[in-house]
Amino acid sequence: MSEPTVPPALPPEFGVYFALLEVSALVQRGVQGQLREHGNLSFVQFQILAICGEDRSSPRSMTELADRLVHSRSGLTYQVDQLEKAGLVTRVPSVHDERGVNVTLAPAGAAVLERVLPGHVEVVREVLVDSLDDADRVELTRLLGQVADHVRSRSRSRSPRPSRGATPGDGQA
Amino acid sequence: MSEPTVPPALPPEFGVYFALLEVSALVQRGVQGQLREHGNLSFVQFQILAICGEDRSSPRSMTELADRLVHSRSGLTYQVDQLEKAGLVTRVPSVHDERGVNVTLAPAGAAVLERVLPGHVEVVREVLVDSLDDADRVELTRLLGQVADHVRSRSRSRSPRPSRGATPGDGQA
DNA sequence: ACAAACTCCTTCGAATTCGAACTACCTTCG
DNA sequence: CGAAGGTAGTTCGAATTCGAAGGAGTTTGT
Repeated sequence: MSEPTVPPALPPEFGVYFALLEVSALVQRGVQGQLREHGNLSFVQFQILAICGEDRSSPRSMTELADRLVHSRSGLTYQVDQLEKAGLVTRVPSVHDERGVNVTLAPAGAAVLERVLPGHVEVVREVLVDSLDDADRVELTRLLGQVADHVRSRSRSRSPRPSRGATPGDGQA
Repeated sequence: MSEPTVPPALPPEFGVYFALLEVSALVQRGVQGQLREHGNLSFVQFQILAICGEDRSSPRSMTELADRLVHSRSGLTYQVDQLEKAGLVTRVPSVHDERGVNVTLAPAGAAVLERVLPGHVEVVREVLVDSLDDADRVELTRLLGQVADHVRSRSRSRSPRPSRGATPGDGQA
């Protein structure tokens, strides 16, 4: 008999892949607790506030937010709904484009952001920034930026995918 | 009047933070399409199969899987349910510990894994591996590993977090 | 030996996510 | 102009996620 299905092992240079996913998940998990505790915000909600807070004078469109967060548009609609209900952001119809909606930070949202940010910065520092010395941090930033550019430039022309919900394993051969 | 709520900007060294989250999300997104299309697997499902396939002779406990995927236990239960229903994995009660459950790759699961892996490797290569030359890839792996160690070692002693569901912004001051 | 404390996993309900379909608006191009 | 094709957001249903609570088995301390 032959070996019991030789493990289709991944090439050794794929260590980066797992390391990346793991670290990202760990950092997010570390940060979530603090955001929930001090601002009752989900991570996505926090990010929306943070982006809107970057420059209050230039509001962000839904699409812009979704792209920056790498989030679906419908998912973003949901979260902006939540934030708007809570009075933390405001939806303003775009002037130039009748279809567009701009999201701006409401005063209450700015207040929450101010309240949460110091602790957030603290946690990120503990978890991520303090893991590395200055040179390594700079290097990591550079490498990640390089990957991001590569991926972004590659993301044109993709075929549609089958929807979720069928039995796992049922893909084409 | 004072400036309109001075932006509580993040310290400059936090670029890593955003870069990390963004790259990770982009890579995952890139990979998901292929997994869905060729194996009808979610990313988590694929990871479960892949881990179980690493070494078929030593089965993985639910907890071990959850930890490696940085996933909640209940979430893992759900996904293993799906995979088991589809006949891709098998749950085997642990012999040593009556509470434990071991997950092993079923033949059908191994087949799916073999079918999906080549394409998966291809996508990861395009998206991530090919972004960097050999030296940079090695360096990135090293840096991520360093962060992972740091985070893992730090993740003892954390206070419980309030549950989700309250109005965003309602945290303590 | 027994109880307290802990660990493993599942169940449960609620929140979040996504893709597909849809409405409305904008932009081309004939 | 008017239709075709594209873009911005939302709605909708289904899938996935999580944390809290619970059932069992295990370990520890006395």
